[in-house]
Amino acid sequence: MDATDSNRQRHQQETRRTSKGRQKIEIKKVEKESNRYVTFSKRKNGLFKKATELSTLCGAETAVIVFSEHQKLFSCGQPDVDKVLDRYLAETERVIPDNFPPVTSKNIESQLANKQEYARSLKRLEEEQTVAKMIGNMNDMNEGGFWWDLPIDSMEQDELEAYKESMEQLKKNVITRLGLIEADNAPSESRIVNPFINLKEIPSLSFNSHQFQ
Amino acid sequence: MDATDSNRQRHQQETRRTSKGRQKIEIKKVEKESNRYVTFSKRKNGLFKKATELSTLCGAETAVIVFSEHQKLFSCGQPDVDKVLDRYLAETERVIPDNFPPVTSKNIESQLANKQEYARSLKRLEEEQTVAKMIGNMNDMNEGGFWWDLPIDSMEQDELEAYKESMEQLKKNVITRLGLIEADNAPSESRIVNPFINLKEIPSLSFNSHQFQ
DNA sequence: AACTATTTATAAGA
DNA sequence: TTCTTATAAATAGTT
Repeated sequence: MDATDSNRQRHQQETRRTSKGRQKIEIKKVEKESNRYVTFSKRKNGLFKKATELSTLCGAETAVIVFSEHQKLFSCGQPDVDKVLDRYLAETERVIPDNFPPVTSKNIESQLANKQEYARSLKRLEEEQTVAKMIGNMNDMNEGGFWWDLPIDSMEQDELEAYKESMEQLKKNVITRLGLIEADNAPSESRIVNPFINLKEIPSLSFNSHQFQ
Repeated sequence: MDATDSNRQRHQQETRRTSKGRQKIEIKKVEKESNRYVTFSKRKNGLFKKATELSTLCGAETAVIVFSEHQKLFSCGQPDVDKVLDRYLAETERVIPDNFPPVTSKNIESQLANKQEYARSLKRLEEEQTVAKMIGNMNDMNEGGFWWDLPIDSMEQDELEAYKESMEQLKKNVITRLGLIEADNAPSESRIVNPFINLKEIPSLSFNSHQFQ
């Protein structure tokens, strides 16, 4: 460090006034695009560093999410963005009311309206087995592709949208459900929807056997 | 400012060396509780300020969420925490980004490394069929409960944690796979793990037929 | 990416 | 919490 410092000082003497140094700036949009990009990058890193330090120094949990002006996503979290987000959401929007009745039934049959529906669902099982096939196959794919590559590859844009919708619904459901159980709290109206119903409306997600050939 | 400055200078001359000034600190948990609280408050404010400045200077959208060590929630967002969060969730759950390069292969076999793996995966299919059965049944359940009620109701707390872990892993996998975001605090190596393998390790999620009676 | 000169943030003390 | 002060840390402008 001493060597570095004296090197710096010598350099400073040899080439003086080499920089105007940091200048005060107004906190308003940086007009020059190239400067704005550099500022964004520097300050984003600074922000993430600060957040991490806050966590370390004070035992806090933090999540920082940044969208650049071109909508590129950056994030940083301790211990994990999604964990903190889940906590935030649980705290902010409790979907299940406090007095939500627990489901007591322990098996499917008892939850089915009647035996007829049960029979129909068993028939449907044959169609759904291709889903299981897909899952089973994907478990063996460690290179060259993953299970989610397949169904999605053949999807068009609006199919993707529907799929995305289903995935979002699935996650919301799980979070909601987990929040309910962990906190024993339940909110007004449960917007819980079975995402698989949506999935089935998407042709490319039907996993008909012709897709295996 | 001038008046303030000269006041400061006069004060400095009157009472010299009144402060040690800012001292360098290690970035590790502040041991003394009172100091930790002060540090938390100061740095939290600093963090929020930095985030706001980043938004203003660079036209970025930001959300910062902080839980204190006592779980008190603080947040700061531009234009609004929830708006940014919605975008984050939509983005990270959008399994496939708009410009994702389409994969041409249209069937599983072509993506499997070889026929042997394919055969092995077919064997595994038998285990997975119970999952399909579950799905098939659940599609017929519109009242009295939903498919996720069953596995989760019978889960103990640590099973729930494992399940949640699997869901989070699933999400991470997809995000990582797509290279959608730059995860700064990605714990060194973010390996892609098949979440279904984890699910299978959870007894309550095995969907064994005895659960059907 | 580096390099300073400066501004800004903040640790310590009151 | 809030203020002050000395100093550490971040960063604007330049190369």
